[in-house]
Amino acid sequence: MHAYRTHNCAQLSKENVGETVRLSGWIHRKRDHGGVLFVDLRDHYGITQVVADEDSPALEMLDSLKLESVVTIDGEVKARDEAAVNSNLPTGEIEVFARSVTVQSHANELPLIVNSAEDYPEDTRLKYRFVDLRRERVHANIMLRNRVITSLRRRMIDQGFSEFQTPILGASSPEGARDYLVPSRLHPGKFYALPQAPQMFKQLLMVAGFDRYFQIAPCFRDEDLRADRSPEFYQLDFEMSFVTQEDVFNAIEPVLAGVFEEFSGGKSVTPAGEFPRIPYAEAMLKYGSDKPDLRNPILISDVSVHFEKSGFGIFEKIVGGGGVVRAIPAPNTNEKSRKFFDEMNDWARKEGFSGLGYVTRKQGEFGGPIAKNHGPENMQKIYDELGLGENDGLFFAAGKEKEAVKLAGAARTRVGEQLELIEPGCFKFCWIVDFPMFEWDEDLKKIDFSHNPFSMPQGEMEALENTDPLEIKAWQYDIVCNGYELSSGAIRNHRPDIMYKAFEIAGYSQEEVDANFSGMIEAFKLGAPPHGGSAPGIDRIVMLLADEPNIREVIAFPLNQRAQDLMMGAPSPVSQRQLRDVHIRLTGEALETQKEASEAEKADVNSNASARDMR
RNA sequence: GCGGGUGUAGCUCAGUUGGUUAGAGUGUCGGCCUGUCACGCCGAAGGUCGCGGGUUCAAGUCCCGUCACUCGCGCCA
Repeated sequence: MHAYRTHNCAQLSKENVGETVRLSGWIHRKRDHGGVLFVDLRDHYGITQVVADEDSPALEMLDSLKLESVVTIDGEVKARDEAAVNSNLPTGEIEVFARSVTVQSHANELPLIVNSAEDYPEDTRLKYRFVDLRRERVHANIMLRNRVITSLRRRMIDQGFSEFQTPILGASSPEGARDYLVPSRLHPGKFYALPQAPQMFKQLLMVAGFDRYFQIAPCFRDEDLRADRSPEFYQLDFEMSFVTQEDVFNAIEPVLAGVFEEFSGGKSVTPAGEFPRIPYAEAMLKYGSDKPDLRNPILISDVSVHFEKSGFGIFEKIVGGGGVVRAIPAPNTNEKSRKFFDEMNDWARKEGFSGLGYVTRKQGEFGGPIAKNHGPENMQKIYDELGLGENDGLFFAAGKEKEAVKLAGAARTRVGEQLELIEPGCFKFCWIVDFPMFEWDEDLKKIDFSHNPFSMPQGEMEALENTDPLEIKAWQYDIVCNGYELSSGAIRNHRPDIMYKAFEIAGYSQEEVDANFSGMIEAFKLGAPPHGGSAPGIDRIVMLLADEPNIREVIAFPLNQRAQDLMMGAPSPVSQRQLRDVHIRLTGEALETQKEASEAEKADVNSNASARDMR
């Protein structure tokens, strides 16, 4: 017989009745009825009920063991009485009568309870993550993650992509997010950077002629965190040669739609080939965001023109000063009290906006100060234009375009949530396309790249030379699902001449480009194929599929919100010697931290020494 | 860096207008119970009300400061 088990804890059924078996696992739960003891034995696969009574030599030992102790049980499979069958359990038709028990590991009192769905403080959960991970929900999330990654990998390989690894120790780059830095021992004063994404390398793989690359790539960004943002995360990084934007879409839509259909648990998914494409400008207008949640049916409209001349002076002034007025419908709000509308305004102020105006409408009757001043006939014109009915309210976001867009987008989300208009049970994908290549930087009073400087401008050199830079679009695209940005990608600029020109428009000389991006520019001078790709975020995909609001729920060992590993104690002070090796001397606050740590260490060594002396 | 929320037993939370010995559930420990499956019943232990200061005859409760956690903004693809 195997040392630990003949079956796992999900395997036994009526067919096994009468067999002598050996099971190993954790003591999940105990029910002590005096003369008879039930033990739920749990492993990765499931739960089997073990029973011991006064005829069992195992009773006393099982009785004394704490929950989460690890045991091996030898026993006999017995059928349960009809009345004792547990239909909630796959193994519920049988139980194992314990003949003997071997304790593999005693558990002390637990910092959190495995057999309960109760919420625990995150620091407790993360400090004892190995216990937390035993709990059903987190265990299932991590297994889902595994299956999603396996599926993604298979789907990519099936499409002819090859998986390669790229360096983790790389060069720091000036733009983008802050890098995690690694000091060099061999090169005093120099640093490696952990990759924010394998961007350069995947492009170089295309230059190297590999045609279709992908990787489940670890990425690192030293920025502040959010519920959907971790400092280290994984992307399905891919790149393709000799492709147009359309080819990239056709390659990745079936992968994402496929994996979502496979794991959505019955929720509907936008079919591959049918992801709507929404130009950036349209997204900002209609949804007030470049990552719109299409489950929300509300559409924003620009109504500035209606307020050029209006009895409502504030809006007239805003529009006259070059600002805009955006309207956010609140359908069927005739029954809503004034409190509902006022609270929306309060919320907007709390979010730092100047306020959210509104018009109420009840059985055709307009209400509220804006309607009163603007006049019912003029309001009717707006309602006709927007196709609104006699019981639809309307919110207004007014101000400078950038502010108004942001407020309108946030209000659209909030109205959708408050009125419960968000369509449940679906994953709605879309592409955001036609990102502007450049934008006006108000602080620096100059034109700058609006997103990625290495994207190919639409119209290429011709456009750069003959079009207003602020009108030029890039071959750049994001995939958005239910309001989450899942990936961003682009057709890359592989032409040095176009690259120099684009940088020139943003105010950088050829010398500056050469100095900062020499590796890539050089490569493009030695025969580069047109290429493009994208990089869907795997953690966010799993988060959506697991219906978890927080990315840390789908990462086995996540850092906390302050980028600390509470279990292993990272980041941690290091010894003087290690610092000398990498040519680093600490100052100020950092020096204090280091001193405290080394004193604590000394005290520890001393106490160990005195403990030895005691013996 | 900024704003919101939270902080009371190991854990989840209640605690009225400032008023006597700060409660419940759960977990832990002890006892009872031979068919439970979130077993049940009885009992016990367990508290610097985040921390510091203030107002008051009296502070978990009011005020000021501070720290921690968390969500968001800034930042970040």
